[in-house]
Amino acid sequence: MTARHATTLPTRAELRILHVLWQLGQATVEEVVTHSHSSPKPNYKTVQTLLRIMEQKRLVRHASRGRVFVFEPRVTREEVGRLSVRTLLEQNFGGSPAELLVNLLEAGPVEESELDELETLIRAYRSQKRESSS
Amino acid sequence: MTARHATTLPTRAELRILHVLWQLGQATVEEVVTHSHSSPKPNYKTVQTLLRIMEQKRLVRHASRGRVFVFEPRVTREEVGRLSVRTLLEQNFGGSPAELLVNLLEAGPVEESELDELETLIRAYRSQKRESSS
DNA sequence: ACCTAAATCTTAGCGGATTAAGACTGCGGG
DNA sequence: CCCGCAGTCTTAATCCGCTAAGATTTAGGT
Repeated sequence: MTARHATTLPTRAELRILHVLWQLGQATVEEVVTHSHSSPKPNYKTVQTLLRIMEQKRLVRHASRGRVFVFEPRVTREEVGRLSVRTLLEQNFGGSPAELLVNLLEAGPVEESELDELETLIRAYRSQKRESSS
Repeated sequence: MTARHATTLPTRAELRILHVLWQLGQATVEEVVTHSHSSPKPNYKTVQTLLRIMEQKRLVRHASRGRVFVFEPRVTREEVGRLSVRTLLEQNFGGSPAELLVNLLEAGPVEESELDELETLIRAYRSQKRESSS
């Protein structure tokens, strides 16, 4: 499969828009504005401009529905997530996952149930890794 | 205890300088330049300017040694680490540590030994948490 | 006391992000 | 057929980060 990687890390404003698109699946400019979680709501024209730029960067694509454009993301939460984690990893923790995890744990109280989940994830990653290398 | 939190997230260029200061403990402008890991080495004047700005932001402080300034960090690796992780957590993963970990694991191949380390860290955090809540 | 190195203060250009408005274009529904 | 809405393209102002240099001051060591 090997999906093409996202090459550009979305900026903060772009990320806000992506969150809406990820949530809705697809949306018009109008819908992005109204479903925006931030206050105050971003300006229509501003969102439009950002979406145009994001389309150039291939972060989103659009299709026409009647005379309006419906935008949808071309990058997944996962792609952006991986890229931003990788960036943080290099810039702040010299590439050491353990360093990052330490700081994650200390960043805020982590629930017992979340700790379980973390361990589960690591074990799952382990076995997945073993089977793929067989 | 409650140490004062870092309020400002250092920029990339500032972070590069902080890494040098963290490594050396303290350093003059000259030393920051020569111990810089990046290539090409940053310009003396540029580093000086950045350090002045960083001092305004209270990221560093200086003392005089003879006629040169010796700079030292006012924020620890840990403070900056926690803050940047927290920021990433909120901006990209809706505050879910598990989401972040998934993306960390998928961001690049993680060694077996590192996985062990991650598990150890989680267990350590657990017991530390239990004893502090007793 | 003087020279020099390092500091200060000022300025400046480039690039990107963000925000927004104006001019205009063109399609679709009434 | 034409009005209006949503699009396009252009422009722009502001802010920040980054880089760097020039002018000037100051202080230390010989």
